Amino acid sequence: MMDNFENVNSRRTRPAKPPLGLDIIIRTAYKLLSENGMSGMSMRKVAKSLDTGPASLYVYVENYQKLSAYVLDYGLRDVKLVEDDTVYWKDAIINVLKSYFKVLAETPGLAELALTTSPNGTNSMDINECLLKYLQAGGISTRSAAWGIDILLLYVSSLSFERVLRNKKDDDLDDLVALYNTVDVSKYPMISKLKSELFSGDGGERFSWGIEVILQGLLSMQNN
Amino acid sequence: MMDNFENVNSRRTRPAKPPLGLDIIIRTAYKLLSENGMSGMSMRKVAKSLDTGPASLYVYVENYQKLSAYVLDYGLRDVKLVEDDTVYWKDAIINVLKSYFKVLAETPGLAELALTTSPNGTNSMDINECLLKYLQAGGISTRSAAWGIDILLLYVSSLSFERVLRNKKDDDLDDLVALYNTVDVSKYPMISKLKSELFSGDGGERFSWGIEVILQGLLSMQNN
DNA sequence: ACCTGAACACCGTTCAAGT
DNA sequence: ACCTGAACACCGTTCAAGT
Repeated sequence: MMDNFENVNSRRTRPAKPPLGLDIIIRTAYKLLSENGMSGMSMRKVAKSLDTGPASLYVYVENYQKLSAYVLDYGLRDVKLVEDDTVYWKDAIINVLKSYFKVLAETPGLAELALTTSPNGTNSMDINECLLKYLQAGGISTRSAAWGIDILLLYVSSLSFERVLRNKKDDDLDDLVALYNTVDVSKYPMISKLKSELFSGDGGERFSWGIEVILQGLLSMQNN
Repeated sequence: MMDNFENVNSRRTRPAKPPLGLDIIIRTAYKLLSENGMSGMSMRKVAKSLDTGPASLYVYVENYQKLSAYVLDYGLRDVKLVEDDTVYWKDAIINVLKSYFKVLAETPGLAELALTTSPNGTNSMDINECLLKYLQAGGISTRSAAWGIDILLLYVSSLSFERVLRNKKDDDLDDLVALYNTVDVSKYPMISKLKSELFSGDGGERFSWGIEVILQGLLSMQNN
């Protein structure tokens, strides 16, 4: 029954070629992304990985950008949502965002994708729904909640993107540190003074700090 | 004297070829970017535009990413800083960020560059120095100021990137709106309720709202 | 309808040879 | 040291021909 595609007395010489379809294309693209980062995922590589030509993909995916949006959403499937209604709203939000951060930071390329692509699928909708629920539970107004999830997710995405850069060889950041270290004290008094703070924060500390800033800011908008 | 490269009785048939150098490379790349967006700028196109082969650029620029960092900083040269010490600190910050937003939104590709590249140059340092100064003037702590400029610039960059997407044909956003409009009310009660808010905001309104949120949040961290 | 190799019009980067 | 054409190893997307 599983050997539909082989003749009766088959002795496989290579794995059965799976039939093409949107799902398998997304999963294959995600696998390439998570193994080799952003540059590991391309239409051609996905096609090759599925043992076909690049043109075949266009039956199921309009273009590379659309595929990226699907892959991003697929990558977000592991984000753990909080379902417990008795959890304090702030803790719930922090837990969801921590999981979001972890997923982005663990999968090479996913953070970069999150910064430049709008995810297309139900996983991102589940995350939005969950965050909206707890923001409203915290007494944050409709509009603040709607716009607030964007800031929260943006902030966390960029933190994890930075983290990913830091973990690579990262010539760019070295350049930036060098630039800031050779700075003219009289021309840039503030930067000189705060030099260490500008690149400080072990990630965890800065993560919590930023979420707190945004949530406090949202709360303060209640009366506007 | 200017005709060094021509024979004595020259009658130019095409403009004198400018000597190569980092500056002219950056300016040429920026020109291509601002005329044709992100995809209009490439090593090969810059080289062709300078009437040479792509290999020539590598004498002055290590790679494409470094060039991007230079171009981004160069693009920020038009951001108007506030020098007046009598301006209220919040107004100063809002004015600088408004100018930053305008510059990113007006130059195709620059907003996208800002989201994925750390600028390399003095223009971005001037902006940082200026924002740090006014944040401190507002009584915001050293650490909050240092980390706060990142959030502020990130927020404004992403807003202008969204704006740029919206102004293009933008299939992606249409898909997203479609997805949110066909949403199951019982599975996504919050999203259904806030649907209109999620895509609302004429830009200006949302801009001011976000800056206010972040500044209020930063202020509330003073006692931590 | 689905599948595909080949072609088209590009990329960034390096090599080898020039000056 | 600076410059460069050609080559290398790739891209996304479309065409034309197959089933």
